[in-house]
Amino acid sequence: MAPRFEPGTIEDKWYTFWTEKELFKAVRDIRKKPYTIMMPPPNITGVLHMGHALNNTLQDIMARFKRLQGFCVLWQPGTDHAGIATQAVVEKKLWNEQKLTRQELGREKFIESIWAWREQHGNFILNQLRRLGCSCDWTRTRFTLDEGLSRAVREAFVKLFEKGSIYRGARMINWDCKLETAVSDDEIETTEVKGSLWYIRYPIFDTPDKYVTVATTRPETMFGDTGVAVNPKDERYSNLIGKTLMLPIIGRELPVVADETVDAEFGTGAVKVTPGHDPADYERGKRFNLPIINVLNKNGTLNEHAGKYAGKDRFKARKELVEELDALGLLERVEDHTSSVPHSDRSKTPIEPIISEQWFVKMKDLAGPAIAAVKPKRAEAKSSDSAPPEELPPEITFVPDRWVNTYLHWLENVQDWCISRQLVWGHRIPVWYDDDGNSVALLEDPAPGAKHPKSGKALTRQDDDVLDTWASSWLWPFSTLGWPQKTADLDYFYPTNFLSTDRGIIYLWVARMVMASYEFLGEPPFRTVYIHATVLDEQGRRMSKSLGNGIDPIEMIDKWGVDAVRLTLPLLTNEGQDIKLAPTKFEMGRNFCNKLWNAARLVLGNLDDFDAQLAALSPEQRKSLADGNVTELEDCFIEGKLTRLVADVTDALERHKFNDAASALYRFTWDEFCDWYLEVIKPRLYDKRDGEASRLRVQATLVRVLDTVLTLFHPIIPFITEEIWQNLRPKVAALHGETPAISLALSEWPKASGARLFESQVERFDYMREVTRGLRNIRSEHNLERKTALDAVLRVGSQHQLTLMGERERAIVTSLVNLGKFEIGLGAAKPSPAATVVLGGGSEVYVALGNLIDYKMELLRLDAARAKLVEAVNKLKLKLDNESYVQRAPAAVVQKDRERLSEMAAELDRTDKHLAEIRKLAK
RNA sequence: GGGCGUAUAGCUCAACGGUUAGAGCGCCUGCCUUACACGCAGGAUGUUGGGGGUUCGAAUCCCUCUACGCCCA
Repeated sequence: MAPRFEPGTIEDKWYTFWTEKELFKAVRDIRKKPYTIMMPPPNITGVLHMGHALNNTLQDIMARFKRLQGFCVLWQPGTDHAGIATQAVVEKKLWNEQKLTRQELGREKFIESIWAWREQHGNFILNQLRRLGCSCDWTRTRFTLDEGLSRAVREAFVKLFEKGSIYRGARMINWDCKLETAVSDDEIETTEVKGSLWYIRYPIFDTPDKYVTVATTRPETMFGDTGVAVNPKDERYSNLIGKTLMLPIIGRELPVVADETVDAEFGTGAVKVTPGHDPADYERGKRFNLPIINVLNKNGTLNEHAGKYAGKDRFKARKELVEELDALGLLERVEDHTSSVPHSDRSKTPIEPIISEQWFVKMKDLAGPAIAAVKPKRAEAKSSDSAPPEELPPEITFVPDRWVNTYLHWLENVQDWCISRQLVWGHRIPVWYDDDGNSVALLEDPAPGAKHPKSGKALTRQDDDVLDTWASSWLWPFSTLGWPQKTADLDYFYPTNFLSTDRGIIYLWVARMVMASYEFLGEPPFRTVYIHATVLDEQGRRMSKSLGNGIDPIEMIDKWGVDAVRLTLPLLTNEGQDIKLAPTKFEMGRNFCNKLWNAARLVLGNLDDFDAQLAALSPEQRKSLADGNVTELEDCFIEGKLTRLVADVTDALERHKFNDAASALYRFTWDEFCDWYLEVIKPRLYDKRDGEASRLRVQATLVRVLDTVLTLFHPIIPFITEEIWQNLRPKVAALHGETPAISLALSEWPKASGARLFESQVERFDYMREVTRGLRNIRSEHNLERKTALDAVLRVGSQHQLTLMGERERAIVTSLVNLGKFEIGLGAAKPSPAATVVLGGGSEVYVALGNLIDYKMELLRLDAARAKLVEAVNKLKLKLDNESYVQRAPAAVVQKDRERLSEMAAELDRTDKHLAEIRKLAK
């Protein structure tokens, strides 16, 4: 094994091994419990970013953990066709390469070219996920435009259509003037734009020399004005309510209406009402019965309602219109103004709210079960007793639970869902019309000459539009398992267990999946919704293309190794808190991997004779070793700590506390195993200090502990653990006398046995560590070279401590600190002159220094220790002097504090004594 | 405007009403001790954002102020 862990040399090897051996394949097995995770399907135009890396690392941790626990794990991968994003990419390519628009190419040809593009680029991000080590069942990879998934979309549409839950109507939607389609809220980014606020005079109809001034950020929409609104409490305008104004240039009559939602502080307090082009005005228009006038063409030019501005682009028209108004004396003033303008994510152009005929899904009814799903359930009241009904946990739980609020807020105020898009890349709406415009939704394309079931007239054309991409992804958890067919997969793997996703799509995706699942299957799509952290840059800003502050996960994997990346991410964040990330942070993970690697090198480098030694044992003796029946102090200590670790990591992962799991493993491996256990056993291992049999017991313990740690760590850092484990595998086989699994990924998750906590040995070991640290402190502070053996004295504070410090402990301390003479006793005498460390429980350690003693240093050390003690003692005294504390606090707490006080007061006394002595000697 | 979140060591974060508030990075001292210098040993570092309250006891619970972030309108 190389002295440094070289991640690049093993990653491909093991990923290929795992997939060739089909370890991630989810094969239904009725003897096993299923565990299912649906990967949020990334966009086929997407490139892996840190959010994906984190999200998929967490999913992989759960998948691998559950697989090790013996579950039949399905981690379902796939991609989303991302209608508008993909179409925009290919349209742009078409223009750049052939100077063709999609209209010029024609619908069929254009769709073909998108498919061609997707064949080439559509799996890019999935391959990046392989690089990350994701243990998905790739044989099941699905795409939202697959035949099966398209079938599901069609089934869902027709079902809702026939139920009357889908309707066509004119409503306000977001319009992208460049791509000429409706877009959903999530495809919009609101950005602050520096613009102007124009103050325009609207003459009063019967007294044209007087006027009302309105302020607007979009003057060109005035052609669609059908009223002016003021706040009813605004006294400046109370005499105008009910009067009529005249729209400049056009001459349209505009009633002045009183509406409470008008902000009297904004502009002049009088606002133009444009129901056709502003969501708030749309509502106002409805309240006051104002006409709706659409002034825009689909491409963002003004239409015939704009008079001579018809045909001009809206921004050009705005400029000319303002000039004209100015010339007419109707422009009162212009102010600089910053406003939030919605922009299309894809075309980067300003979104125009317009009234448009679209298909909508009624959401109210669908929302009901989705709301109930996250609320505690009432248990069925038992008929006999009158106890209040027990509350059962909700069917779906959010982690962290506060995200329920976001989910509920949206569902409780849900608006109908605009599902039609004027695109060609997507699921074509399965609606056909007859010549009278009667529509019908069909599961199968109509045969030529087919008639409308009600009108009896021939169906002559299909709706041109396609469905919003979410209309397929909301079915993802069950469409991937074969729905609408009743498949065995659906029966076995559904509902799924764990969904991990970004907070940004809680309602766009998560809530809709829940609605769809209850609507079409009558059960929840998943049990746990985990909302992962958002990855920010070092300064706490979102990573974005425009800022250029993104950190490329693949680059990080190349630089630090995939395990380092996978370990660092969970180490960096606690549940629900965002991660501030910088490329150098991965150093922590990289260093740890190297540490683990080298610990394994030490172990594996000292097992050459292991098999032979084992072979000489009786089966009973071998089994005893394999079961970890240890007796030596440090072996018991590490086994006891390992038992704790197994329990902690299991519990943490069950509760999706990834940070707890990762840091417990990090701590154990570095602080307990490497720093103490490995150091302590070196003489037994290298020098056979305690004989062959003892060496064999160490070897067995090393194999057991390393095997267990590798298993526990495998979900987080699968590559390095597999590499080490494969090296260890023959030794595991020899120890247990059976053939282990072919891969660590198929190993068995360890169980913690309460009988193996070794509490008394852990106590002894801890006391030994305290003594060791005290002596090391003296050595270091007095600049005593490691080479020189020191003569030390341990004066224990009690009979109990004396029993903690047996021959073995003495030997360990002697070797770790490099001691010469080491006297231990209840009343052991302090050498003079000596350096002293006062320990807890009445213990003191002394190092005889003779003329090596540095009095100044010794005074400084003791003084510093004294200062800390004084502070602590004072704090405790104050607390215990408080009568109500003594009376009201639990007796055990008070008792504990009393003991601590008396102990620390004693430590302080002794420290003072030593200080006085040193002062005397120093003279 | 409404909602949610955050403020703890120089930096990034733990500590979930009860030990002298911890860790990683950084910093200081000494070490190439044959697993690891991507390391070892030792050390320094805090009015827990301000103010008020609840409590025997608050970094932790409540109120308020300040600053920052996210979501919704």
